[in-house]
Amino acid sequence: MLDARYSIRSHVAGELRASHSGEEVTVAGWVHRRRDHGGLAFVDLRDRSGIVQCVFDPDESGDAFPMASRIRPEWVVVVRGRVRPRPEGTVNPALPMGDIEVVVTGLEVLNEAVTPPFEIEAGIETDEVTRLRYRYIDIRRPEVLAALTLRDAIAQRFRRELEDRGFLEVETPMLTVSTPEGARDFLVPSRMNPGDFYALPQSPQLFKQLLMVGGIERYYQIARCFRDEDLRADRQPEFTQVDIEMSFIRTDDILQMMEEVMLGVMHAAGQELTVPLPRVTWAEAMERYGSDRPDTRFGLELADVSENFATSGFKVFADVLGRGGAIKALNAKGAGDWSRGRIDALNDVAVAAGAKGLAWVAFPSDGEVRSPVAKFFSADETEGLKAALAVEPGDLVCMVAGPRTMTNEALGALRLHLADELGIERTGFETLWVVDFPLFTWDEDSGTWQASHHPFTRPFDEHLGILEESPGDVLSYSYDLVMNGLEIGGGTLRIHDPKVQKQVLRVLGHDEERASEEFGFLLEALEHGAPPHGGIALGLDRLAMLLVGARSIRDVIAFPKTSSGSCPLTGAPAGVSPGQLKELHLRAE
RNA sequence: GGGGUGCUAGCUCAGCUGGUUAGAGCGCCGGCCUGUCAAGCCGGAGGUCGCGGGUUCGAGCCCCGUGCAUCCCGCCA
Repeated sequence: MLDARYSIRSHVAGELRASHSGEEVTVAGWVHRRRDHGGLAFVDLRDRSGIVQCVFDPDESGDAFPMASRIRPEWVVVVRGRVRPRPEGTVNPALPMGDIEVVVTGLEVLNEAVTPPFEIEAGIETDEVTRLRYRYIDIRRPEVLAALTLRDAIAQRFRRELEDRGFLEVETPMLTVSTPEGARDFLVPSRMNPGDFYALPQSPQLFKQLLMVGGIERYYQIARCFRDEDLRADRQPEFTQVDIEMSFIRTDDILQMMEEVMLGVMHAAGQELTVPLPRVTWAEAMERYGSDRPDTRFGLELADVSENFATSGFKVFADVLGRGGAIKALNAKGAGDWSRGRIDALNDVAVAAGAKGLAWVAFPSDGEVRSPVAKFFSADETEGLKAALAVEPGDLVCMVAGPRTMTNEALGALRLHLADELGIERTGFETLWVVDFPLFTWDEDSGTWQASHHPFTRPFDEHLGILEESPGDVLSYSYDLVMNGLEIGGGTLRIHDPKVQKQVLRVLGHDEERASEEFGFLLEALEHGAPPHGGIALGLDRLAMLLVGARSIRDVIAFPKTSSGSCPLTGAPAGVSPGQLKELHLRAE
């Protein structure tokens, strides 16, 4: 909370109340608005704490009175005056300081200001480039101030909760080494080592593991991370993680610890959280919601109807089942009367998400079944489908057949689309853990196994035996914190046995030599007495975005970049002088 | 890399099937005004219609190209 200490003022605007009546005060801030009646003028003075009405009255304001007509919005002023209750009939109950005003006895202009490019007001929808170009003006607007304030409350609460639990905040390097996996790195050329580059960290992952080997045991950091990938509403090239790592833990330990921390953080943001949080395995999340970060604020769950069509004469379904695939369905309640065009749009969504196509059966409220595929179903199959999905008149059954994961993902995308189309309310906060992710994911393009999370994720102990024979079946000690369908955090237990670490790297296609070249320092560290450890990283920006109710992560970052990674305020990124390039041993293309 | 949407006054927007002087609200400037609080009333200034090319007697509007923004897909361990 802003207060008047250590400043030229006696009070801040937002603290003045009727109880200050009669006091001589000095306030300072920006001219918010001016209402000049000629013989009497009102000036709203704004500082970070709020707004107070100042009255220029010829009988009371003396030499300061003529100033009222000179000053302009956003000028910076100091006002001396006397607090008094507003005259009867002029109280404004809509404003926090609506029952008092400051009668001006002196005014000093500290700085004039040009007319701002847009108004300092809540609820205006100015083009984002303009807002970012003049971000220092934008920050004066109440929404931006509120977002930054809430973000601060969240960050402070994280610190407090973690400090209370014995965590040590340790800073890790921003100039580090490029590692092969993951996102594209931002590179920084080294002047002193021609041709060599630092990389900005994608996360402090390796360092926090080294800290565990170093015996820190409980580490956290509110850390800036950098990834040079294309941006989205919830992705910036630099973003902030609440990065956490602990030694001598099991999965339950960190999940419980995080639930307690999150309880406090949500509270600081004025929200409730019920713990323990639900835990859903990755497999279950995929089966029920078609997503590894399900939005559980609404139903529309997927059903497996493979059994129902086990002996189906419908060739498409039979082929899929024959190849070990699945037939999944969801019931879009209330879409049974939709036009053909509207249903075709659903098909497009499913296809865009990987499905070969969407098989649908509409059950209009007036009875007659509409469907391009139902004619291939037996009566039993149609009845079974209705039973499985609790179909009522007015419903639309959407089906996708294919390899299981792709089918789930396609229906998962359709599920989210339908939630919007059907106007399903999504309010409040639904938070859960998604746990037990597969250790590896098969990458069709490269024909290799990729780490689902990162290459240091610890496989289930009971799966160590099948690590190399059957990588696709290996699960990992992993957990994502999901809120309202957004992944706001994720973590894993780490491999602390160098032999296991090498095995995993081998599955990922890194032979001994390459592994030691790329992660040698970590493998070496693991040989020097590494405790079992694990951790989590939370996306502070995303969490703040959710809790602020913002649509974009940019709204909770003081100086964000546009979607092409540029900063309209500073002009970054920008060219540099030939001399700078030469010094860095670089040539621009 | 691909797709959608947008770009007209400082800001937010309107501008019909192409038609002669491109509009509104807010803001800004000036004047009047002693109880407003989005003050009010009167007057005024302010435009490379994102940029380049083309079609046309004529382009803010149609065509081609391009830039920027934004949302999404790919990408983001």
